[in-house]
Amino acid sequence: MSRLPVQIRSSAPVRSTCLVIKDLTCRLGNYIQTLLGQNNQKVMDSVTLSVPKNKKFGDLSTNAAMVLAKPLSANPQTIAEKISGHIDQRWPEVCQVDVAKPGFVNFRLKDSFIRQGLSAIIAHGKDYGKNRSGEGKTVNLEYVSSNPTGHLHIGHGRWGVLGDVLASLYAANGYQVVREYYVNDYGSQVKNFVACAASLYLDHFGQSSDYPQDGYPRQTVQKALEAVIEKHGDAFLDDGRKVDTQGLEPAVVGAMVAEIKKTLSSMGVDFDVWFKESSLYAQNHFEKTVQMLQEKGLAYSREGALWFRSQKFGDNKDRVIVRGDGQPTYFASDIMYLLHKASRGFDLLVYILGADHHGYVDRLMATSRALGLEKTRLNIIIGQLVSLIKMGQPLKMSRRKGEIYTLRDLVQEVGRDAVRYFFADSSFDTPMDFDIDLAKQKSNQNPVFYVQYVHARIESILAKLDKRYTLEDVDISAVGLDTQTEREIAKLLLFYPDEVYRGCAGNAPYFLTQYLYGLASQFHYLYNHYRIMDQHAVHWGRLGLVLLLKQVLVNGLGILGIRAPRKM
RNA sequence: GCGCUUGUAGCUCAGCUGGAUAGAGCAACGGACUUCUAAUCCGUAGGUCGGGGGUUCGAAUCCCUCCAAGCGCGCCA
Repeated sequence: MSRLPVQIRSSAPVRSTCLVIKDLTCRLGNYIQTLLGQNNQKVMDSVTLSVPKNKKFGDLSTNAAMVLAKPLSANPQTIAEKISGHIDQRWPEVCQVDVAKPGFVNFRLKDSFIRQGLSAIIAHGKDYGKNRSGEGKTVNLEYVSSNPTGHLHIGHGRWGVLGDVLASLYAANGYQVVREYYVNDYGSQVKNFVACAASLYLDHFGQSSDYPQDGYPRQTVQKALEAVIEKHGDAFLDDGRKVDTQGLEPAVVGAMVAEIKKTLSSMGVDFDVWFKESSLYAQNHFEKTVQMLQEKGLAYSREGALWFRSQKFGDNKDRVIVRGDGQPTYFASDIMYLLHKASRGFDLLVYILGADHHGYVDRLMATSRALGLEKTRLNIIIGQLVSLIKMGQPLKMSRRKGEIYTLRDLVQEVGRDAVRYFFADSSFDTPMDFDIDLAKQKSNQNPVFYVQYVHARIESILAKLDKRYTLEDVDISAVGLDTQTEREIAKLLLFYPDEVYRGCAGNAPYFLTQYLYGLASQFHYLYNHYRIMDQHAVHWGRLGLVLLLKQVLVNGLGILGIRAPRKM
């Protein structure tokens, strides 16, 4: 199989920041292993070390004693005492270890340890938060992949943002990342679209023609055609009467793809690879693949068609790959595409599919199994759909008439930052309502502005000082942790790298928006209750903390692809 | 009919590899601008976690069942 010239985005050598929570969890795990004596993965997986919801339970907390109660057949309280003693003696970064009611072990981090952790922000700057957990691994993320026969709808925007942010998260975790868009430029839908375009093309040059009965909305086709005519004129008109569809097809499809690319780019969603389905059919790939499948006993003939044995590998039925008329089905392309991706050597293949395609999961997984790919290599994410709310009412759209509120309309109306924030702020499997009026509001109702406003406020303070202070001016030993607010902020900054890790591991970009919202909330509180500077003096400890916060905010917004404005 | 996803405050959603009093934001109500941007902050109120069973020290979380919503079940892509 031929290889496409795939550029893997080269990133600067990853500077690794230590993950506090992950590191401590790992250490706790080692100790528990010695208590257990034998390997018990189920127990180990249930042990958590996390930030307790209630502040009075300290900085971090573990449920280990309660999980161990059964396998050790001992009182959780007793085990908790034992764990507590161990942590107290052996963990230098910790102080005030307590045991609480059922068997929680709670403890506090030493201020000196927090300060030491914060110094990593100064050392790593814009790389603070990155880690090496994915070093040496490559990941391919494919998302959006909308057919070039229509405009992008709101749902595509959601997949676009989720895919893009997830890709950035993978990159921040040390993976080499390829962002890929699969262009369905092959098959009957495309032919149909081109037939529509050909009809309008004739119209344009004064020939009468019949528009296909079940054709695409004229408006959509017209738009793509205009771009073609502007560029090529009547070049696809033979003898002034007949359309050269061979030539028109790539031009029209190209125009549609260009339009799609432009829309996505306007919301900061850019791809490394635009993979054409048609390229899978070059150089007899299709015939060779079919032959290979038959040789391996994965395909058989029945009723004039060629079937893939997907049921044997977990699908609920076998699927046709070659139709009775000899034409390959869309699924045939899927198989070849999966093979192609695998042959490019990616360690991880992430597919983001819309909920309207979830029927594909089983056959895709079945294909992966049939072709012998490792189970963990394929990660299929199903994203639920988006409905629009305007003036408190759902926006009804008729796609047939072409009167739909497209993604382009949304980006234009709401703006790139708000669109990205809103889409990133929900988990994949929750059907989402997008409230257009809310996203447009420049007020306290809008979380995007709330977070961005932090940056503007900090910039405003910095502008008032005698010189442009940067991270290099921060004296870590002076950074204030005296008030509870300052200490909370410091801890949040310390845990940021853990958040980047978790967001990636859980395929959950919304961890980041939530984290940043929490950070913003702490900052606004600080800002309203404590002075960072006044006419007489600067509170250097606080200014230092604020400079550190600014860096983390910028890094987090960077992963989300949202701007950090200096003025608002 | 079968499958996937969802049902948590008036609204939008976290929490769902079982853990401490179920959390945020918006909306509502009451406060804070001579002071680094009030696009902010503080306070109050708001819940039979869709219903019902079960599993156990403990269930929003796991299992069963019922109800409701969205999507999907082509030799279309």
